[in-house]
Amino acid sequence: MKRSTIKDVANRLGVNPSTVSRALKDHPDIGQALREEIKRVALEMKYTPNQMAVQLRQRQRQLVGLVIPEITMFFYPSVIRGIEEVLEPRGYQLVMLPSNESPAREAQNLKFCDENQLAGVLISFTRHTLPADGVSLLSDLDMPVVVFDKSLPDLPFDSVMLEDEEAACRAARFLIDSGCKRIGGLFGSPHLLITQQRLRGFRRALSEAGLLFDESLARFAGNAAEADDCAREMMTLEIVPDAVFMMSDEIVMGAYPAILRSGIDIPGECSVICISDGFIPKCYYPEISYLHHDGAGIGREAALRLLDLIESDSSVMIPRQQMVHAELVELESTKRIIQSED
Amino acid sequence: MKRSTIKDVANRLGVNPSTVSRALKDHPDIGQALREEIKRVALEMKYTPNQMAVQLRQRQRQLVGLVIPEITMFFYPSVIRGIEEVLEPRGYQLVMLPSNESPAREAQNLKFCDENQLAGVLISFTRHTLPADGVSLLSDLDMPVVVFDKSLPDLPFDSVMLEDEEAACRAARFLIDSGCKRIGGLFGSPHLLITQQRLRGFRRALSEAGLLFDESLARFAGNAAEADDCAREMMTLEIVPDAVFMMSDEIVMGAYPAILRSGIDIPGECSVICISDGFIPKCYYPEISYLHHDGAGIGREAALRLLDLIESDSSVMIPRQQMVHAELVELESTKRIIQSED
DNA sequence: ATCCGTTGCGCAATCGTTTGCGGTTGATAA
DNA sequence: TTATCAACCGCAAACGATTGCGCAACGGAT
Repeated sequence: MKRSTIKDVANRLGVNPSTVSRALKDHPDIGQALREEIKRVALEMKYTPNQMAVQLRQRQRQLVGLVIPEITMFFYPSVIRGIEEVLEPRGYQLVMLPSNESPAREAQNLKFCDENQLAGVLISFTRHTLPADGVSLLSDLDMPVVVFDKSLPDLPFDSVMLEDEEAACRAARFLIDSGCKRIGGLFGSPHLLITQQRLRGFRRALSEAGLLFDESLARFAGNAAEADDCAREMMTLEIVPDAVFMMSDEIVMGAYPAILRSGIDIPGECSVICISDGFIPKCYYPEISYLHHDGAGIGREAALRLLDLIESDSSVMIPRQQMVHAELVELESTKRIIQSED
Repeated sequence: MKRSTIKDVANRLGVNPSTVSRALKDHPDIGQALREEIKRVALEMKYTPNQMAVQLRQRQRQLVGLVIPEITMFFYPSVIRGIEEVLEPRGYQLVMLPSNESPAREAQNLKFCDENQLAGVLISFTRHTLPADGVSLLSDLDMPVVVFDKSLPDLPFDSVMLEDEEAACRAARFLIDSGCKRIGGLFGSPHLLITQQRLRGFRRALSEAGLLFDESLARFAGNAAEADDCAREMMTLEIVPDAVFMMSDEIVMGAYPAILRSGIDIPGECSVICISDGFIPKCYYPEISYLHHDGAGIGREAALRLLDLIESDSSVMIPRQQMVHAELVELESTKRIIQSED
């Protein structure tokens, strides 16, 4: 039971394939009567155009590659939702290309996009990709690209990122403003640009407030399990911190239970704030205050920008680095100092 | 700067495109010297085959459609990891086709798979898909299909599912065996087959133990927020349950904090057990015992089966309903009764 | 009766590869 | 010297659709 092609339909009616093609597209060259007859037969024969042939002619397919370091339950699901929200109404589909944190696989994935002439690529780099490699990979690729979230320093490409430094800074400042003096920080992989920037924002807030940065209070964890260890150590120091900043959901899921388990009262003895997509902070008791790392928003913006690149003449666009704002959401894990008005 | 085609390479060397094609595939018809010369030039010109053309000739592409009701942070990320693990080494890529819980969109997605001649489809149905519709959708589709997780009753297609009823039954039995008598159950959407089966397993365990099923102790929640409400209500009953079964991660994230917040001691006053992918239960304090709903495992099995269908002559295979076993993992939220040996 | 403009459809090239088959070399065996 | 046979490579037809162009038929205007 082979699929019927445009030729089959044409033969059945004794007309030329080109006539069928035009009729199905309502081309004015085809007369009313024949046009309807053709549509009827096409439907009857369950004809649907073979997209591989269509795309070969049109030299482009409505597919967008999504190259991400890993498929985690954090962040990426929302990003994908945001992307789909934009892509679907415009008729594009998403191809998943996880790199499993391997730069080699990442290169393969980009090659796939190239060979398959995808319409464009959305990419978030692995934590091991060197800036130079990233640049050359994307330069070789002759197609629209937007980098999101996990970027590299000074990339000459379009990118959409959270205002990482600013978000971390505001988070720390919030703790400081509410009276905390000894603030711990739990960070992700130190290789990542976002880690570096969040760290920088964190330090900036401290120094602006005249607090000194205590090395023993800043820890780095590659995953939730390591975050658990870090938090546990931090909570058994001689002098425990009076506040902790956590830079991501994954860190939270490892570290927060460890803090709760230590018996320390939150927010009484220790305030907690994090940067998060917004779901996880509400799944704990006490709920955690956070700066909203809006995955869906970033996905949407990245997809919108990519469609612009695809549908305009890509050669004339100049790269734009877009920052997505992080909103502060206050929940139970932080106490606000009522500020006197004057 | 257009991509170079096989013709460009051929012209550059004054040979026929077919010769280039054969040389690059190490066809014995082409002599050593020429073969290497061609490879050298192809590399130099950065020639890579245009897959759209290749696939048009070969009439199949190495793409597998993944049709899922929604992209959530629960379950599907692990499923995707499992699928990728199997597909990637065999050269297949995954196309994401989220249906957003809409049967109409689901039908569109399957049409996409059809028109694009994907190699096969992995599908998990939306909660609103009627059994009859599901059957006709898949029957129209002339391509290998494997249904996973969110299936429909009596589908004449291959499927891979958790042994839902059995898992729920074992979970409840565990609570009963450790002395609990008044057991609450928090379930997901009542339309879903998996909800019905887990509910059935739950009830079976109770009745086998001679306990009566109390309607007021079984609640259904469509999402985490509703689960929060359900749990809160349950914990303010005149007589609170001495154990709670939660059928999924999403339910847990809504309900468990609510229970913790109520001040009830776990597992002292109330034991908790759930069915889970395994990550979430360890993110709480106390950690939650669970029956392992192995997303990656289900993804792997589904992908393996699909490849079998694709690479064998699909017409001869008879549908197979596969059940994936759920392992019990004991953590802190349940206390085990030391059983006397005799 | 001639010219012109529509209308309606077919012809054939094209997208980039693959592949069956046929044809040209040169060497070897008869 | 001639038949035989590898070894090598080119020709052209596919795959299934799209599209510029040509051309017949027909009606109306001159």
